[in-house]
Amino acid sequence: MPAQKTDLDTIVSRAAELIRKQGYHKTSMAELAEACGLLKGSLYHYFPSKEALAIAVMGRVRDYFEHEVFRWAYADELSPQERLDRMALETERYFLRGEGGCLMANFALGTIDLVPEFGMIVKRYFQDWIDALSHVLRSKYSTDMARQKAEQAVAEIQGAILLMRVFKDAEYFIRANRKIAADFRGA
Amino acid sequence: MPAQKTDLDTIVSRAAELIRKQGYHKTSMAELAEACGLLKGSLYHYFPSKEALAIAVMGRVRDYFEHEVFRWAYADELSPQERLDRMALETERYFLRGEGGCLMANFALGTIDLVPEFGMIVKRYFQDWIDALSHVLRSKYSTDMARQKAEQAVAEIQGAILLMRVFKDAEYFIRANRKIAADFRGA
Amino acid sequence: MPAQKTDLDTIVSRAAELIRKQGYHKTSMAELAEACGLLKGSLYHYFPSKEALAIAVMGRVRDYFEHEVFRWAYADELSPQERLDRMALETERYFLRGEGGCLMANFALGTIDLVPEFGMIVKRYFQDWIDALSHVLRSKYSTDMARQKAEQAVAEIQGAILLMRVFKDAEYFIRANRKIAADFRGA
Amino acid sequence: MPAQKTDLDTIVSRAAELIRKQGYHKTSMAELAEACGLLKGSLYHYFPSKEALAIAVMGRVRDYFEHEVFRWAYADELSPQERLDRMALETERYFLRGEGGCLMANFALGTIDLVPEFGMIVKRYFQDWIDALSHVLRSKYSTDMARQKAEQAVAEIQGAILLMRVFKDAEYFIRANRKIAADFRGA
DNA sequence: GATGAATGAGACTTCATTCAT
DNA sequence: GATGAATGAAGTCTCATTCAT
Repeated sequence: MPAQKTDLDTIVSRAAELIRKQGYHKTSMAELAEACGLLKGSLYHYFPSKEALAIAVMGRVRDYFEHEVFRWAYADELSPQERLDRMALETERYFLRGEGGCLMANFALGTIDLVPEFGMIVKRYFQDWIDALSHVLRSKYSTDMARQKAEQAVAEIQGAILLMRVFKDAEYFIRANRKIAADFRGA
Repeated sequence: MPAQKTDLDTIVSRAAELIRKQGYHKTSMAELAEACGLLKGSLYHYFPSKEALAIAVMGRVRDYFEHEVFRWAYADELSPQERLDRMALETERYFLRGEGGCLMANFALGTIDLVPEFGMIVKRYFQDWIDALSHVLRSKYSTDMARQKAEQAVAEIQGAILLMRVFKDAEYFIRANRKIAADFRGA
Repeated sequence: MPAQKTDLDTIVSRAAELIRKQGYHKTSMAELAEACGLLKGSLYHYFPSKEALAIAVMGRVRDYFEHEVFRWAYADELSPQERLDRMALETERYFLRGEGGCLMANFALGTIDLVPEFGMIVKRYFQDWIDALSHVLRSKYSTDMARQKAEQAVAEIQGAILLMRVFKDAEYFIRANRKIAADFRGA
Repeated sequence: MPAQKTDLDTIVSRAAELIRKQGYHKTSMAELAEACGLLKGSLYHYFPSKEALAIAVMGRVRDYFEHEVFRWAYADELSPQERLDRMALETERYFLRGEGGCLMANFALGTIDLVPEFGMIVKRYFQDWIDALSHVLRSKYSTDMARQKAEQAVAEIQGAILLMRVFKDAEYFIRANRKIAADFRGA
């Protein structure tokens, strides 16, 4: 990605990595700090609480998807097919990087009923994803059908990310991720 | 504080409920004990550790699916279509009960790299699910195609369970869950 | 005092001592625990928080004054003069025990705007004190005058406790404490 | 007050306000800095430690009372009655300003056994107060009686400041504060 | 002189676990 | 078998203080 590695940016980035791998509750501020080369209490110069750090982390992931993945759905200069291909490519680039599954899914399962703001962010992330796919699919399907196919696609990708972690085999994800674009081409 | 049946089965059942809702790391032994009408230390008469209790909980879920869901895939007296229908029905019965998503998925995301045995159990659970669907689908598709469709189905159901939690709308799950049987009927 | 030395009772008692000497904010749970022969976290078996412990401590002081000091104001079998004498005696017995000034005054200065419940308890303590003195003084003075003299007496005693600490000389307190009874006798 | 707004003077002034309200232990250097429009570390350009700042704060209060309150006790151009009246007036002016009680009493209760120098300053403050009143009262009473009345007056005023905070009613203080001068006039 | 990052000790609190009763 | 007291490690967070810039 672009982005100058501000200190704060590095922290968020490292934190994202760790939380993605271990989950929010299993990752301690001490671990987070250590991953940034800081001591336990030093993180609090950047974020007033673990929650605040988590929100920054989620915001970062959201921004990434917005700017690097979802936006291709609205790229007027590309054909619908190219848009789907590009989205799949960028999605792949993200989820095959490092270990750990989908950070947003992690938050969804572990914290959604705990911290309302977390729930909001997670919801928006998935909504944006569905909206993006839906937007492209509307070039070929009815609004309802497009939305339904988009939802199915997101669900299948997320489930496949889970299976990828469980079986430690990226194929599950790769196949699911490419399916929408392939179906679109084929249909 | 219903301090009645504190048999081992009740404990495991109550623990399963709680962990499904809150996740392994967020659920304390004290909470678990309280949910069973016991006091903090008393759980240790049944299980030597939190891990052991978790393993029992996972085993219980596994048994449930084995006996109530997956086994229909091998019910010789039913047609393939009936088998898929029955599996979908039972799957629905389980996941629409109470709140919380899929306990196994929770463990997958939160503990898989932490406690090897947890990983094994989760893996077997999903493998059995895929195997069961796969077994039925082989009546119509090639071995490879059957397996692939089974994997897709499990992925989509799991992803839909996630969306169900995120959007607090059971429709995502219901639609995904019924899809394999519907496709089978239609194809 | 009487009271069986329940463990819990001992804890509250030791905590009261320490907080009276050091103040709420300067006294840590570790110190408190150590004074009880416990470890840091063990206090939490008895009280869910430092605040809860503090409330118990304040409640204990309040009970003590209610039963050992203030109640003499309402002892029908005694003459007004005897009541005042008795109150002064018991007040002395309390404040000359150990070091540290008035626990309630400590809370008043350090926490009153911080924890609403603390403020309530402190307020009631001083109100009860004023009411008790007031009740006796009404045998000789008008209601208004009695109340005013009672307020003055409590103020002077509290101020004298302060001076006792500052100058490390109990005379300040002793003289102030005996004054109401002496004035009553003399007037 | 006059006081040129030296930066350092402002700092001490703001710090005094805050510590008076919250107490020494509850007030952090960060809060203190913020109240001065500075950042955390910048306070250390003015004072090498929190203790040093506290000593400056106490010194300032002491100076204030010396020059604005106590000195009237030694104002040869005034009658004893006028001196007492003036002292009461100035005392009132100070304690009715802002919230919070008597900063010196706060230190007395929270830090007296912690930082010896704090204890010394507090002791001198109250000694000076008693001396000042005592000096005026000697015009009418014996040395011993004057001192005793002075001590009583200071105690009652301090106690009344406490009640003022507890009951959030300035009347307690106002009445106590005016009493010496009134008694002097009446006697 | 001012800043803000960094520190390390220590605050309150939680928790899995043990054990005497 | 059940209890509840006790533990000790670990977790989140605060704070006085230092220091390079």
